[in-house]
Amino acid sequence: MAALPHKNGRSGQRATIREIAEFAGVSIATVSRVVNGSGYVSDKTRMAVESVIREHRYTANRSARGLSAGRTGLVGVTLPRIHPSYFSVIVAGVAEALYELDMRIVLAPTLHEHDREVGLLERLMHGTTDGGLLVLPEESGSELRTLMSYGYRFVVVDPRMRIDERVPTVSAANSSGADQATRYLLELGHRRIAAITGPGDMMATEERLRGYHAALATAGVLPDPAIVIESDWEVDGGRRAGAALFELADPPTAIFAFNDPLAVGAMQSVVARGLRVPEDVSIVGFDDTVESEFVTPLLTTVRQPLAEMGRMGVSLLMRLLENRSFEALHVELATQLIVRASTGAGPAR
Amino acid sequence: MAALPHKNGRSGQRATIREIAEFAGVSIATVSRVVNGSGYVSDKTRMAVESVIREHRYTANRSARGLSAGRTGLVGVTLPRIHPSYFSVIVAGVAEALYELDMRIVLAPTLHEHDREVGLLERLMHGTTDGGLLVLPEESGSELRTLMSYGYRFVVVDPRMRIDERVPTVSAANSSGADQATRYLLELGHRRIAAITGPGDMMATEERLRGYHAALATAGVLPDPAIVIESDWEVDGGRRAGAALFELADPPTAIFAFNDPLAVGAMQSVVARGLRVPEDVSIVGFDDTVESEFVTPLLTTVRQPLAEMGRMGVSLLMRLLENRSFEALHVELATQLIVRASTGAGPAR
DNA sequence: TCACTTGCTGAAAACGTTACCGGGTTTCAT
DNA sequence: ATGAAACCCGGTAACGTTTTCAGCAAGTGA
Repeated sequence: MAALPHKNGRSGQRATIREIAEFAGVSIATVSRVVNGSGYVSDKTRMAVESVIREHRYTANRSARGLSAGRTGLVGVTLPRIHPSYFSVIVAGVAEALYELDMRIVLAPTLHEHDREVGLLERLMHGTTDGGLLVLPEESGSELRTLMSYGYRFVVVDPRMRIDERVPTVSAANSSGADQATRYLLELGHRRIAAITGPGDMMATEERLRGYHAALATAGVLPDPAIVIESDWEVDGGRRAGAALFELADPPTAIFAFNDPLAVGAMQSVVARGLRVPEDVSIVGFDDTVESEFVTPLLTTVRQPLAEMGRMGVSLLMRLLENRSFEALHVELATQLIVRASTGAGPAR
Repeated sequence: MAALPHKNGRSGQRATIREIAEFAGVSIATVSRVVNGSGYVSDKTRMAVESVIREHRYTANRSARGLSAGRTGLVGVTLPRIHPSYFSVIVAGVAEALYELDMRIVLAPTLHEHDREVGLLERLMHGTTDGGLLVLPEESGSELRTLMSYGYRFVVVDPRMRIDERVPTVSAANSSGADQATRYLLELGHRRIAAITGPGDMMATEERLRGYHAALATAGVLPDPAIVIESDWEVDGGRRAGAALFELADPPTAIFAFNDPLAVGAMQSVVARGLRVPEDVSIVGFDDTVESEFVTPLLTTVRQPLAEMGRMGVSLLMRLLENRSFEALHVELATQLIVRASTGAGPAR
């Protein structure tokens, strides 16, 4: 009778499905059906089983379930090294949404540059996760293609580059956000509005630039390439860009920075030059990360619904995991202009 | 021969230990030994097996391993809602350290206030994780006691309250960091140094206060309770505290805020009052989160080695998981004063 | 009454791995 | 030469689930 346990039975072991079945006087199959809500179970036995489950605080062992059913209840989320504050808001949204589905996040750091090819795969797949939510610093298409070829199900949140049509994505409405911001500056009376962009090959840059141009065009303002400066998303880049702008013979009266760190950098260089924000120069950022509330004056910025993006990513992924007949979805979530103190009326005409 | 697969064999299925064994012409037991580096295997067969493993990119199925060996290779990390930027640095350190051990993070959000009692337990234990790294917004001892009583192995990183001696903890050297900061202000010639603290019942407040007092005492400066204001770690609290300090008949010439948001808030209120930083008032923060680089002037602050704390937490946890004979360890990591632009010479005597 | 369906339940195979057991084969000191 | 010890490796139970399949009881239509 006494089975040979092949590992030391530590205390604190929890109830198994077999014990629950025994206590409830049913078979383990029935318990499984109750737990998963699958198949036929009479109300009477269901209630009996549920009561035993509650009493013993039983929850299914995830490893066993993963092994048997092929689904682990775990979702892999890549953790990019950069932009940590930005990132954690997305993750919070993801965690929240998954929690309600009784699933968990497994973090897969993308640390070293070149182990990714193999690494991403091994980390995310093979009995570890059911699917992935990828928040990548920059996509390299080949890894994504490999993942796809293995049939791995994943969603890219906040894509940086343009990627395969068939990959579902969630992003912010970049161009309309940029349009909003620019339009607001125009309404304040600014006509000479500079832009500090991210790297030109990135999607966010491209789309925000489109919104910026669209707003200018609508207002009948001719864009001046001299006051559109490409940078690198970092504070320091913002400082340099800001400095460069005020070297010009005809400096701008407003700056639209394509993310918050750039805006902060620009603001610092403006202040360093002895100019005042917003009296002399108005500044608008993009993202609404925590930084925007830490800066003086408080930064007017375009809020990306980051947590929402995480939640939406989860719901796309779930659709992917359930129906395998999916149409590749690309969701864009609306942005919102948050007016704070770094913007003011343009120059009197 | 053809077994009945009880689930649809999706493409992209990966090699199993049985296939590797077959290709290598050995038993699965031997493959397991090679993979885990346990037991005796001759160099010859080891190399042969390893080559097959490489060729097929085999990695053990984590669910199966978890089920069989009782260890899942997953570590639960609680995800507090607040202080996301602060937190993600710790997690990055944890992820990095775990990655090298071929382990992964499972995020367990502590979302709802009152499901914790049951929630934490169910989320972290029961075949899901081997151990936990807890970064809690505030500890409630009862949950920790329950976890301990179940024999769950965990480490608390950056403990907020004083907790059971037997729980290993990793924290920053709060009092010596506060001592450093205060001493630095004293060296600059400041004598009237205010403190804006966190809630009085928290460990960080208590310890930083001790360092602050120690430094003052060493310099022969009598502490004045009137310029020690208790607050709540938030920017807004810093603003209020700063405002209050300059209502005083004899306002301070320097402020030591017990975290960066408080420092930022204080700085904002000082500026709002028409005073200059650091010419009129010097300000020092604590934490060195990203915010300190986003503020003008750049904030002088005490750096907590957050990523290091995460890594150290992992190494304590590993010790816990291996030898079960552990002495409860309490590690304190050194802090470092980062001098930036928000501090300057004190008033001429 | 009989065949058939529907609702419900249990037995048992399978998932992929680890660790124990035991049977060999060397190596080594005496 | 010989017994003991170390080394090597295969067979297999066990981990806790899910899912298929078969079976039974009760209801249904002819």
